[in-house]
Amino acid sequence: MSDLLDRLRERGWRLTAQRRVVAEVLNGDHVHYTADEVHAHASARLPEIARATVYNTLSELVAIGEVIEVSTDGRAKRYDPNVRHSHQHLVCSRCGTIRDVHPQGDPLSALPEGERYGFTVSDATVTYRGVCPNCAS
Amino acid sequence: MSDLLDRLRERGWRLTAQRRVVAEVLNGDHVHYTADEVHAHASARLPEIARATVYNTLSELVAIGEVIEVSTDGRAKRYDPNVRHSHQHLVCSRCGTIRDVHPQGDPLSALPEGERYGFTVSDATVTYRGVCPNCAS
DNA sequence: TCCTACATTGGACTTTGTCTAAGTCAAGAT
DNA sequence: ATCTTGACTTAGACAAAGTCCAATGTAGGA
Repeated sequence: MSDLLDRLRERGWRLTAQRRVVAEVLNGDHVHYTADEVHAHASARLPEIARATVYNTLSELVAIGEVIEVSTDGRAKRYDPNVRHSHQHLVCSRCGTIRDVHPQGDPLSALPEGERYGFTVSDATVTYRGVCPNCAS
Repeated sequence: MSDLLDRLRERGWRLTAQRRVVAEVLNGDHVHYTADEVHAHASARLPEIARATVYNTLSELVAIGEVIEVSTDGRAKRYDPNVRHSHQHLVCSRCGTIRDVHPQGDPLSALPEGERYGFTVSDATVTYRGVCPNCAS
């Protein structure tokens, strides 16, 4: 957990209480929070943290690659601190919960040259959808 | 194009001028419009069509499987009438334009049973990201 | 033609996110 | 240890995308 704080300090970040709390929330329970959920959890520790600060900090974490933005449903984006191992997401179409999954092979290689239309393709994200055991009952 | 209208009639849809226009816009140029863009094009033909009606009609078309909702960037959803051939999307990370692509193999089969956590997985969508030739210059 | 259930309308409302001006503070310099 | 300064935070206004509702209109069957 303090790994992240160390990495941030190395990058010359000013370590404020607010940033510390946001980083701690993300690295705590390993779930995929929305920005508002991050804000709620952060407020529990630092009551007067502003919404804008949470958004700012999350954007910066995404920009430097410490966190991944996941938008599965066109609603609120979710933030995923699990950037060490490349992975994809499995989403429940009823309740929206997300699990990290590790499919076999590299999805990028499934796109033939003739289907790239001159794009420089750099990334492929896969979203699996289904119904979780909880919602199935 | 009137294929779609026929299919809708068969499903017992009341064929109103508004629904006709929305269906025609989607089946016209083969691009991926946002709801607002659909509304703009529909208004050109039927000036007083309401935003809510466009949203309603799009939701219904999605619900019956005639149109696919694509949310690539957490901003406005886009609507894709190309449901005949299964396909995936290639998105330019600069300008946001979308192309339909046809990768090889079935992405669903890349997810081993041990990575499904009891979910009933029914669908896999792949989003390729890159820079289009236009933005590369 | 008339009826009625279904569709449309417009506007208020919600959710998610961005922006800004003014105040605050972390960390290097003295 | 204190000062200074530019980066950070704040509150609230704003914006974009989408939903909801009560009142009104109308497609299609009787």
